[in-house]
Amino acid sequence: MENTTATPPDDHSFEHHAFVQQRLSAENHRYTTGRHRLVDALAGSSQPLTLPEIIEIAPDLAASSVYRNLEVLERCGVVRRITSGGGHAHFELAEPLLSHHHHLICVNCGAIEDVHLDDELEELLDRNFNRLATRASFNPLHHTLDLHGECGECQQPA
Amino acid sequence: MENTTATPPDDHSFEHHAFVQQRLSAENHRYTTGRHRLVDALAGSSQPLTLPEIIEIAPDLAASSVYRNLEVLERCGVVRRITSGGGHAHFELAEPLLSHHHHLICVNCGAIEDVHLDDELEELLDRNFNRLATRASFNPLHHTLDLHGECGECQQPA
DNA sequence: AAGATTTTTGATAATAATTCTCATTCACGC
DNA sequence: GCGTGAATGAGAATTATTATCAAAAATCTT
Repeated sequence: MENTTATPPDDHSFEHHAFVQQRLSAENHRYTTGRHRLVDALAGSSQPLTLPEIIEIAPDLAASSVYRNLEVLERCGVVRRITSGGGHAHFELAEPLLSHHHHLICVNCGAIEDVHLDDELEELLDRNFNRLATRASFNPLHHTLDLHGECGECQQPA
Repeated sequence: MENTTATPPDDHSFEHHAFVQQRLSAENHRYTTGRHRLVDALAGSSQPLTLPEIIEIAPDLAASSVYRNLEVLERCGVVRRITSGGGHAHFELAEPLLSHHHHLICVNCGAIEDVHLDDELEELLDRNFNRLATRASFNPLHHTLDLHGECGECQQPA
């Protein structure tokens, strides 16, 4: 829980914050301390986080404010919401801040792990999606490509 | 809303019902009238349905029973739940009953449309997923590949 | 086919995640 | 440094879903 060798938690978060700042002010919103802390919490985790997890990381944030800010940040294209059913939704930084990736979602414990696909495959997918969308006069914003199954932990011999 | 030319609602639902019957009894569950009606409602729609939509189609089904049965049918591999965030979850028949497909999900009105991808592309995807999953000692059960964006309806000039 | 047994039903209560409310506080332009 | 509108936070309100449990319906037994 402690870290004597002062690893800065904001490694390359300057870029993040500049970007978020810009996105927020573009819609006349303020980049307040609370929002800053929220972005830090999300940036500091390698997995998408639930609200309780965010609060655990930053215990002085108010739940209601976090929810409100997640919504604001989502609308500004800074945060992405992952709703895999069941309990809490998960939240992660959106695409320009986090590289494009997909998820392994455990149907049992709900844990989410990030995975990447081949760039070629992604391009192929995109081309197909665009074709489909055009045909259906649908304006695609993003896609979810998640694998549902049992994580290593939950596969113990029953 | 009316249909004078008596289109049978149970076109090829015999196969459906045989399959559901089998899946249910395999887990010592009964294929009751209510469950039958629920499967009919799902089979009769070209889109995944929410609970209110199901009740509207089959108004004499009790909400609590429908929820319970959707859960049972989901666990038996007959029904699939789609949680795209926001309001109600959507439900559709699961893979062996409905051919493998994906969704166009409108981020504005929540409408869901079914789309299909190339078989080749699907195979390519599966191969990549299996590789990923194995590497992460993850046991894949199914995947979701949904496109989020604006449907035709919601693209009207603002 | 009647009775015994077990599952299912359905009305309602309970839960749980998220959103709303609104007085107080803060951020940012002047 | 001040004023103004946006943001905060504690709690209430909302909403989708799940749990409860006596009554009804399926299935099994003889």
